[in-house]
Amino acid sequence: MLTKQELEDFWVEANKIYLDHISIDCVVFGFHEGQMKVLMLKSNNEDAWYLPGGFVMKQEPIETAANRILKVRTGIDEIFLKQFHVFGDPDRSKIHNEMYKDMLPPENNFFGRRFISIGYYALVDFFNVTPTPDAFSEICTWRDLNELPKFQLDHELIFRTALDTLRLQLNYQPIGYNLMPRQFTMPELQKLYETILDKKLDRRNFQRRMLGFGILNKLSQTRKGGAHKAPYLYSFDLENYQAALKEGLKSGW
Amino acid sequence: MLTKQELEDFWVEANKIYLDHISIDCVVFGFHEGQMKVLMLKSNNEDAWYLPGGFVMKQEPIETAANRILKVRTGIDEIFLKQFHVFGDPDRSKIHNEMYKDMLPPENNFFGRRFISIGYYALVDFFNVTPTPDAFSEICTWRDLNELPKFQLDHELIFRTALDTLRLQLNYQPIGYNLMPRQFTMPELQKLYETILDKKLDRRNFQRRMLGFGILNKLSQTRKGGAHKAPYLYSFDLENYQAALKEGLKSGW
DNA sequence: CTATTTGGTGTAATTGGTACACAATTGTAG
DNA sequence: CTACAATTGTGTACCAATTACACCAAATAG
Repeated sequence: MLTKQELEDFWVEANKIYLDHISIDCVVFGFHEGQMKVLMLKSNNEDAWYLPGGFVMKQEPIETAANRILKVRTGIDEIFLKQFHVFGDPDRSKIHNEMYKDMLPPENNFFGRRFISIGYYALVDFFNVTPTPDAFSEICTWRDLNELPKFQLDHELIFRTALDTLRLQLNYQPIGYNLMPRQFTMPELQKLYETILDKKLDRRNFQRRMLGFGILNKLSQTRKGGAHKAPYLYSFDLENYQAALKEGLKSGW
Repeated sequence: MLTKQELEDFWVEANKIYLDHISIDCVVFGFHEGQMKVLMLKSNNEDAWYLPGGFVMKQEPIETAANRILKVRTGIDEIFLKQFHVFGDPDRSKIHNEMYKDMLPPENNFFGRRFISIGYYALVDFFNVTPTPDAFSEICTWRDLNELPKFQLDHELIFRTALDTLRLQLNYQPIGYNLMPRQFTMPELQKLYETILDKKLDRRNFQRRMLGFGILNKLSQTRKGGAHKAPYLYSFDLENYQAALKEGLKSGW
């Protein structure tokens, strides 16, 4: 929660440059040590966690806004971003509104208003991200999907919807280029799918299917390091990957 | 194009009740005589066609807004509506903005501003709809997908995106309850699919697949009227249909 | 050098999808 | 009332995709 002075300062700036009552919230997925992670922020002086978000500048395309917001939170550019839903319940930010209600007169209170939020989900390479808190947060960090904290506002719904969308997209979009390091093994890629889907997959069938998509290059090197046979390394065939992103993986009807 | 007086009147009202720079555009699909139709409006005194749309009231959920907008344009309530994309390019309504630019001072000009538009697509029963023009249009009518007029603004993009989304959804959602009359024959349902997909399907395989979904009731009556064997009538099993809407038709991974 | 662990690979069975043809019913034209 | 034209109802054989499943190979730890 901001002090009155902080709020006033923020508001003066915000009202000048941002569109009213429109926000963007991002669900940033990363993958590390076999765990699916989501980037979250913890409010100052409160045990309330929320998703990275921000506002749209008056003459800024919304895609650009989403990219800009994430650039500041993660340090990375050119993030894989996908719009997935708009959250437009007038009460969705009620708690927030109440909190700030009396701090400024209503017509001046950027936060006293309803916000319609455009949800984006992002897939990023865990190691490239430098989580950076914003003005309202003391912590910005990765949280494991298995041990999520309490969410502020409707951010749990936003997160859930993003995850459901991601799972659905897995059926007709290649995934992984943005979540895996440049080189990876088949078991590592399988672990990614298993983690997203929260479900075990068959090793052999997974491999066959993946190779069938034609978006992988098998490298001649292997990754040593465990007390077992060294798995081959793969990289994505970017050209085919992009094509598959456009065309989709299955034809359907 | 509105006169200055009309614009001023509209603005006074609009500014009081609607959220700024947020709009809703709807792609309403109907099906009639084996043709896919989309509901469109023609601007007063211009050969410019656009999609039914409107604005969000200050304390109104966006779903409700979309329903309200369509209720006025079609006369029907409880429409099957699905949010599919947000169009947020700052230049998307440029032509519109220019047109109205000099008619009112910028801070008062509801239409001089950028609009971020939330796209919904709707599936409706053609016969229940009473197309009704709005204040800016002289005609509101069904247009055939095969002979679409020139679109205003970015409404062609909105329409295209809706159609692509619908085609994709066909793969994992049942469809037809909102587009077909209460009772229909299998060939009629097939025609719907063929029209949406713009593609011929095999009669026997289509039937097997549809019946396999378990969302149809075969009725004992047949529909006579052609110089040929009378096809059986079917109706949707609403309970299973709703379940399929929720669960999806195919499991994927 | 042996045990343990995990990766690599192929095949058979099942399921699902596609292609395809003939008999039945209705209406119409003679 | 009969023959014909149009379209529906239905089943089967083939191919493709998915699933289930087991043995051998390589790396490390001891």
